[in-house]
Amino acid sequence: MLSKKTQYAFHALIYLAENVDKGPILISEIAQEKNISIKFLENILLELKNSGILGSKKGKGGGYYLMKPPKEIALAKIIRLLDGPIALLPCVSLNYYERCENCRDEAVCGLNEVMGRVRDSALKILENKTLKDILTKN
Amino acid sequence: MLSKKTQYAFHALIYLAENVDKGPILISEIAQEKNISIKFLENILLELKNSGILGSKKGKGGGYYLMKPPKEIALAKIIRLLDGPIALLPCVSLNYYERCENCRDEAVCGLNEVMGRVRDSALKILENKTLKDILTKN
DNA sequence: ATTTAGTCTATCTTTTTTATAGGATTTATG
DNA sequence: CATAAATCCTATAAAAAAGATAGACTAAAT
Repeated sequence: MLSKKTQYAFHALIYLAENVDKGPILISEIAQEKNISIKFLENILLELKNSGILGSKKGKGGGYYLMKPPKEIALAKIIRLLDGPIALLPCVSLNYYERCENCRDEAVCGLNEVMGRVRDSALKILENKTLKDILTKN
Repeated sequence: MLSKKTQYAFHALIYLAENVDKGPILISEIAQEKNISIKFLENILLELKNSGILGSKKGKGGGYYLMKPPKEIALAKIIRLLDGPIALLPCVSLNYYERCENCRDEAVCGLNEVMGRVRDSALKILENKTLKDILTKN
């Protein structure tokens, strides 16, 4: 399961995407609309900003906004950023690979092979679907 | 990612499946062969036994054994048993569903829809692949 | 009776997750 | 330039989960 952090991030990003035309959006507004703890959300948005997904403006009239159009932000990127590996096992992770401690040879491990396929099928969706694809409004 | 518990369970089950013909297998043997803490493994095998996946025999000549042929034990079952939901979000889980706290209507939520597809693609593999499919020996 | 091996439950430690606090910094504007 | 508004940043706390260990109990074989 995705962590609350990542779930909140998705909902916040959706809100930002649905309001791209309104300039910077307040953390407090997102928190209220999406029912998220404001202080927790603050940290999440900051992290997204430091990763280049979001931009921000301080002071009056400030807030957060998307740095790229929604259609260019893949869901996989958000998950990896906040949650880490998408794969079910370290030994099949593309971005967070770790050697298997329990089997002799990954190359001939059936578990490794099947979990690799699960990863591929998930990535096929998560790498191609973007923020744009999960919006309610168009 | 799957927990260590579930990862260990898979490796133990593989070992049991590869030695079905040898009668009950000792916890200590599995622990040694698969490089798993024996006491931790003890708890895991007990849980698998209490769920009907494994059987056991006490005393000399005792140990654990599979209750069903490897081809009848789906990978999804093991994961759900020890790790819980396979879905990435509570609101798309078939077995551990929880209502989404952050969106107005799941029926029109794009995130819900995409994550439902990710779940389906994972289940298509995990429900159909069995212990038999992940063995090294045939 | 003794040894062997699983059963059961409790506890402990560590890590991760979730959340909160509060001062620092930047910006708009009157 | 003072003030208010908003994000920035770091620390910490609280709770939950994960990972691991301990030890007494029960059942079976010989």
